[in-house]
Formats: sequence, C-alpha cells, structure tokens
Amino acid sequence: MPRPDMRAERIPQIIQAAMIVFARNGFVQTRMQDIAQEAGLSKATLYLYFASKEDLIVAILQAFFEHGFTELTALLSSDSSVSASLIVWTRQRMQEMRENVAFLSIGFEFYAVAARQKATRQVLQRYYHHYCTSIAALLQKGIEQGEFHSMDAQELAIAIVSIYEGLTVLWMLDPVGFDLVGVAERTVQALLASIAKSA
Amino acid sequence: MPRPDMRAERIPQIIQAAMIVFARNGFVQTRMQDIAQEAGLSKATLYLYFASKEDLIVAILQAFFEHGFTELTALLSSDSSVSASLIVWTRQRMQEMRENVAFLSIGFEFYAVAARQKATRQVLQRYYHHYCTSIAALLQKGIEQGEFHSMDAQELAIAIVSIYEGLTVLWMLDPVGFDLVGVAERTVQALLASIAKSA
Amino acid sequence: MPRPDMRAERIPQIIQAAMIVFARNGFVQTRMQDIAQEAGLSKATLYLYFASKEDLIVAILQAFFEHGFTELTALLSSDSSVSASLIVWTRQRMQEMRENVAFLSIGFEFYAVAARQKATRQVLQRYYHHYCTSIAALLQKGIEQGEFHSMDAQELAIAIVSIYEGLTVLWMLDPVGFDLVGVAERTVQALLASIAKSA
Amino acid sequence: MPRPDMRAERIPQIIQAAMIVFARNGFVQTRMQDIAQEAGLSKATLYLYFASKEDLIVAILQAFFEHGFTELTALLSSDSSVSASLIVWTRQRMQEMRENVAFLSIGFEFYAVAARQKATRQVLQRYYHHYCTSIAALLQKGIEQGEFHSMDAQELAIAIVSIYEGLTVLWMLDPVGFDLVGVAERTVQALLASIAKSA
DNA sequence: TATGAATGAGGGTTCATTCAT
DNA sequence: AATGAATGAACCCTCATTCAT
Repeated sequence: MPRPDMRAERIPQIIQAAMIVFARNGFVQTRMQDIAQEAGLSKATLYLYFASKEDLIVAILQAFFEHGFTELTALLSSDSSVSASLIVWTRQRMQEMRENVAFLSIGFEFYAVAARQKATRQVLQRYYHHYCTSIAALLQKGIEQGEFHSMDAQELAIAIVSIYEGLTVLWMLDPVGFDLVGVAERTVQALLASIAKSA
Repeated sequence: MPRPDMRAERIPQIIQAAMIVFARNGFVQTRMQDIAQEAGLSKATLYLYFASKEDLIVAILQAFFEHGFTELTALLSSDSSVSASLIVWTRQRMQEMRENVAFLSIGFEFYAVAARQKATRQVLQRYYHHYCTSIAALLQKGIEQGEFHSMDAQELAIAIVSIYEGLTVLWMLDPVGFDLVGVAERTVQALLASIAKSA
Repeated sequence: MPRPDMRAERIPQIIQAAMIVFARNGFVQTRMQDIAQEAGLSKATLYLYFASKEDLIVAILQAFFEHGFTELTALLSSDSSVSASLIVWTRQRMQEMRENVAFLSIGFEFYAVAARQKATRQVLQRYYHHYCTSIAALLQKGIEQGEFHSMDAQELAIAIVSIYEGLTVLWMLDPVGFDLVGVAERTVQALLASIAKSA
Repeated sequence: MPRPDMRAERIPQIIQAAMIVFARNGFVQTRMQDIAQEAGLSKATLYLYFASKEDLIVAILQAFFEHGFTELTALLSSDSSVSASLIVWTRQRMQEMRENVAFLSIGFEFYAVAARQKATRQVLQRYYHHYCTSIAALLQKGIEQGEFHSMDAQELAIAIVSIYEGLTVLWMLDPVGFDLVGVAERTVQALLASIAKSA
C-alpha cells in the first residue's frame, strides 16, 4: 500500500484520467487499460490505489455528487434580494455546465445507474435533496423578508433545480439550438415573478 | 429471413423483453442470453430478427424517440384555451412517466449515449426539436388568439419541456419526495401565468 | 425421402453448387446456407439429399477421385507409339487442368485433408495408384514393343504423374509464369527420351 | 506489450504449438484453445503475442514460405559439377520432406488457401519463383561451363521443382509405396541426362 | 417435396484482476 | 512503488442440424 503522500498525488491523477475516458466511452466500455494509458501509468498500478473499477467509479460518483453548496448557502447572508441572488446562482450554475460540457455524459450515465441501483440512487437523492433544500432556504428567506408571497418553497426549489437539469439535457442535445444561460435565467425569472410581491 | 407475419409477432416480443432487461441491467451489462430468456426464445433466434445487439438497441431507440406528437398537435384544433390544453398535456405526460417508471433508466441511458455518440444524439435532438416545436405552436396559437402576450414561444417551449425532463430526473431519484404530476402542473401553470393577458 | 427421379435431378444440382462455393471459400468456411443459395434451394432441402455437410464433401471427393482411366487404358490398344500416346495424354490432361482451374482449390484442399485423415488419404491413394498403374502399363507396353529400354515402369509412371501434380501447383500460383501444357509436354518428352531406344 | 526477450521466447513456442495442432486438425478446425493447451499457456496469453488466429497463421505462412535459398545459391560457387550439385540438393530436399512429414498437411493447406486467396498466393508465388530462379541459375552455370547443352534453364527448373512438389504429394498419400528420395534423384538424373553434353 | 423457423453447441476475442519481480 | 506477464470468466455471434407444416 503506497504511502499517504504518494496516494495524494496518484489518486487525483487517476480520477482525472478516468473521468476523461469515462466521458468519452462510458463506464462499461472503458477499459482499465484506457484509464492507465490516459494516466500514464500501468494497469497494475491503478490497483494500488483503487481496489476495483467499481471503486474508481464510486470515487468519481463522490466527486460529482458529494460536495456541499457553500456558495449557495453563502447567498443566504447576502444583502442582495433573493431574486437577484437566485439569478446570479442560475447564471453561475449554467456557465459551469457549459464549461464542463465534456463531462456531462458522466452525469447522465450516473442518472441511468441511479435509476437501476439503489446505492447510487441514494447518493444522488441526498445530493439533490440538499440542493433543493438550499434553494428552498433562500426562497424562505425571500418570504420572510417580504420579497415573495407565501408559497411552498420546497416545491418551487424542486421546479428550479428541474429546470437546471432539464435544460442541460436539451442543451447537450443541441448546444447551438438555444442559449443555455439566457433561457435558464429568464425562466427562473418568470417563476420568481409569479411569486413576487408587486414591487 | 422469417416471413412478415412471423416478424410482426417476434419483433415486438423481443423488443419488449429487451426493454425489461435493459431497464434492469443497462445496455452493456445485459447479455443477449438474458434477453432471449426473458423473451422465451433462444439466443440464436434473436439473431433471426436483429442482426446484432446494436441493432436491437437502435430499434428501442426508435421506439423511444421516433414517434410523433399527434395528441399534442391535435390540441391545436381544440376549442379549449391553450393554457387548459397545456395543463392537460402536462398531466397526461407526467402520468405516462409515472406509469412507465420501470423504463426510465433506458431513457437516461440514451441520454448518456447521446452525450457521447453523434448518431444517437441526432435522433434525440430531432425528437426534442419536434417536441418543443409542437409546444411552441400551441403557445403561438395562444398569442394569436389573444390569450398570451407576445413572447418567444420556442424559448418558453424549451423551458416547459425542460421542466418535464428535469422533474422526471428528480422524481426518479425520490419518487415519494414530491408529487410529480402536481409539481409539473403548478410549475407550468406559473410559467403560463407570467405570459397570460389580463388574468 | 425423395423419389429416385427427383434425386437424380437434385443431387448433381447440389454437388455442382457445393463445388462452386467450396472452391471459392473452402470446405469449412462454406456454410450450408451458401450452398443452398447457390443451388437455389433452401438449407433444409439439402438435408433431404445429403445427411450432413460431411456426406456432401464425401460425394465431391468421389466425383473428384473415384473415376476410372478409360481413356488412358484405351491408349493401350492404340496403334500409335507409346511415346506419342503419352504426349497426347499429357496434353489432354493439362488442358483439362487449365479448363477446371476454378476447381483446383478443391483438389488442394483434399490433399490437405488426406494428409491428416486416413479415410480420405486412402481414397486418394487408390486413385493415384490406379493412375500410376495405368501409365506404367503403357510404359510396359513400350518396353515390350521394343520402343523403350527396360526400366522400372512403375517408378517412371510415378515421376510422370508427379510432374502433372507438381506443375499444376506451380501453375496455379503463377498462371502466366509459364505454359502449363508446353512445359508438361516437353518434360515428359525428355523423360521418355531418356529411356527411348535409339530410334 | 511483452518485452522483446519474453517475445523471443513465447513466439516460437506458440508457433511450434500451433504448427503441431494445425497439422493435426487444419487451420479452421483448430481452436485457439487447442493451441494454448499444446503450448502450455492460456488462450488469453496467445493474444498477447498474436492479435488474431489469422495473424498466427500468417506467421506460420512466413515460417514456411519466406526463407531464402542460401544453401542452393552456395552451390553456385561449388567446384562440383552442376549435375552432382543438383543431385545432392535433390537428396537433401527430399530427406527434409521426409523428416518434416508431420507438417506436410500445413503446406497442402496453404496450397488450398493460395488457390483462393490472392495474398497467400503471392507469398507462395514469390517463394517458388525464387526457388525456380535459384535452380535455373545453377543450370545456367552448367551451360556456361560446357556441362549442358543450351536450353531453357527456367523451364527446366520449373520441371525439377514440380517433381519435388508432385512426388511429395504422391509420397504423402502412400509413404511405403515408393522411395521418395530415390525416385526424386533418379528422375532429376534422367532430366539432367537429357541435356548433358557428351556423357 | 420443400422450407420457414428454431436452437444447441460452440469459437474467437476481450478484459478485470492477480502476482512475481 | 511500479509493472510486465498471465489468465479465468465472459460475451457476441455463427452455423450445422432438426422439425412442424
């Protein structure tokens, strides 16, 4: 078993390589050999750091879906209006999608795995639950500050996150068909308008 | 090559069986043997009707993404208001999703394949383009009939379809977390309200 | 089981078709389907006339290597000199090779099978034994008629037949490299000259 | 990809094993499993050294038909008479055939393949062309040294090589029927006698 | 007599994983 | 710590053969 400092160097190197080839060819069609080659290591070396291909996929699952939403919760203490905050968040989020377009296929493949495998589904469920709850907290703040009418904040949060996910799918299919960031912004804007107290 | 009447019987039988096991195990992990067993046929018989596993997947791709939107275009000649029509459509569509939950994973797997493969991407792109265009036509009718303010019908259609897709993802992850049909209806309602003339 | 008259029609039809595709693709690579298609019949029909692919190959083996040498033995009663007879035979035999070039590969494949399988080897052995013996009888006649010196007729016959076989191999490899008939004639001529009594 | 020194060990080992089972069962009927077993390796290991069964057959084709004729060309500078040289060569060649009788079927199978496949045919054609040309050079030397009358050396070379090939076929069919080496020697002797000057 | 339909038994090739060095 | 070498377990696809009609 490699020493900690070696692991700290190799593990991100391998995950990075795996993501590149997984994105290109899918989890199952990607061979350990492909990952090794992309990482500039030998196949056997991968097994020093990950017990199996499955383990490596789990590590990537975590990298994708097990981070917090610090930026989002930070907006809770922002001075801006909630509407403005959410629009900023929407823009940032969509820009991020656009920049990571090369890895979108990995996310979609995780959707497919989640739809059949409980363990993966739970990871994604926690992630999106946390995500929606963070958005809902913002919306709740808007209600409390008199910016919005009273409404089901959790439900609207789900709708907003759904828009992010759904637009990403359509945009992946036809990246020049519409402006991902613009449509997202305007759609969220429209939903917020529907709950805004007459300014 | 089997006769047309035999093909008419076997092909749906095989596609049905394939969808069941593909949904359970994914395209790549599913063995032709599994499909044969599910269909109550021998492996070799599958090859009388489909030249390869690839071909069978393409047939399912078409079953999923190459039908028209006759019900949707029928709404164009409906006497109801466009808003009412769209809500009805939304409800039907989401109920359909709920009923076909067992096959959702196939759809997600096609997203993943589409993100990597141009041919599959083009099929889905055509499908969603047609879908959005059909919705946009309805919205346009609403504008012309004075039901809606003028707006970018295509963009709003994209937003609506995105809501369908995005909500389906979140709901698949947590089917008891929210009411798929209800949230969809109310979210679409809210978007339509934002363009409605004189409420 | 088909009636005799049907068999008399179908069996040559099938053998003919089989020879064409066997010549093109070899025994093992040729599928019963290929033979059926070439014969304009269905696969199952072949089995009405031949119990197995093996049986069909045996039938072709017989067609190739189980006929007599009536023309050759006829030369025994010819008035011509043995030398002249053998030259004529050589010419005819080589012309025949040239005309049946399309089927040469079948003969070579039988050599290969004979080299590994006793049963096939015995068929070919009988054939060539008979062939050499017929030639030897002619040579013997030449000795008795005072045309040739005494010599080992069987051995010279083997040499002559070997020349036929060997030249055919080389000519198949490079049909424009030399004149099959001419070289065969002149070589046999040279061998006969070496045993001719000074005319 | 294994290192050169490992390859140098494994490749001959595999080729040797393949030749043994190919000779016994033919190219197509031989399974990679059979070769692996004969070589004492696993099936998958074969694929570390040969990309396919086809590749392995090509390697054997080369081993059979792509070596030079150094011994033969060496005879060009011999002091012996050309006749004596050719008789020595004939004897050596036939003894070699007798010793490698176990592999004769491979050679015949290559004839069959050559008769159907241009690529293989070209390899054999080059081989025999080179072979005949080397013999012809010897004969030409005999002419120039006054040992032989003028004649078509290339044609006679073809005849001599044909005798080797043809006799091998007949001898394979009936190894006790005649003395391969003796008949070859005496037949070549007879042909040489027919062109010898003043014996 | 003929064949459409079906299938059991394979065979070539791939690949995740292991292990000796 | 790293890897060259090896392999067991699969998996797709093929094909000779059978049989009901």
